[in-house]
Amino acid sequence: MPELPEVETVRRGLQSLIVGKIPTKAMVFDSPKSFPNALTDVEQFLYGATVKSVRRRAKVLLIDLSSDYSLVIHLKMTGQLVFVGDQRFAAGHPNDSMVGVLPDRSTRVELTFTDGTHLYFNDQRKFGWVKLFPTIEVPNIDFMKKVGPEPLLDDFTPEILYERLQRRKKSIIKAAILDQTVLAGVGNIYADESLWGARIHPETRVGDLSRDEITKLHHEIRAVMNLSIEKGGSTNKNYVNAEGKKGSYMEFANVFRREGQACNRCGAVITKIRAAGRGTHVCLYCQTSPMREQPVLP
DNA sequence: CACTTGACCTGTCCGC
DNA sequence: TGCGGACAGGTCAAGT
Repeated sequence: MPELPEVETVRRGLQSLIVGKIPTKAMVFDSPKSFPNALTDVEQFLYGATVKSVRRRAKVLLIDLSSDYSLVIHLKMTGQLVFVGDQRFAAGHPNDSMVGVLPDRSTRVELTFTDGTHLYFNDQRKFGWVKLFPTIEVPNIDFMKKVGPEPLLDDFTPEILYERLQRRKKSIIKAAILDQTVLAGVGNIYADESLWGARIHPETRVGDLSRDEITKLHHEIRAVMNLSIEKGGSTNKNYVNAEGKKGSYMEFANVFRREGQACNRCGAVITKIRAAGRGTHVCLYCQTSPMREQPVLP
């Protein structure tokens, strides 16, 4: 999915586009799984309620309504939330939208506002979902109870990352930082990018990392995510923001999807391996550890 | 508990 | 051109 920077980019877009609007109709296409609430609840708590604010926790979006209910949305791998203010502009002009006229084949939910504008939830792979919850119950959702700290908040310190990692001492570090209960928001792209930045091989056991390495990794996770938010996120394939536009972080990526290309730091060829069950990009020559001997370029 | 693997889906790309 | 398999930004349930 969209990882933390992409979800945050969508959040910022929606905050400026839909606050104050009033949903009047929700159309669910194809799979009820995409929006499983009973129609009676949707009618009672969504229709006629005003959008108060758009929040994010981890990779989850929360659209708070004046009915004291919230739309809780997870985009998973291929989800998109695209606002269309004027259908004539959806297919490329004048706002450069990358999506065509909506709804399309991947549209799962169409939300109509009283002013005639629309919010589309598109999701090619149907892993994502939209659910209506009482706002006060959101922190009690299983995922919310288990999810780790927000990495971009000031109170997320290197010491906290070190402590959170203690529960996964025998895992490889990539699996540990992908674990949303350790910390929130890291996915496959930013796991690879931050490990490259910290010069840590993704298959290093957590228990073998020094304090200094974890401190460096903490810094890189934040630096990489902040840069990505600044660039509007990563468009690897499907991701677009709330206006249907792509993000440009991939132009700045150092390893992700750069297999076969030269490492920006040492010039060796970037390799793709499988780690933590995911495609993993690594420079085998400079991602070892500052604590260990540096391999020599072939 | 900690840790790994498969399942959930559709679409695309790559090798035969 | 067609077909099978691997793979794709994330979580969860089930297995060891």
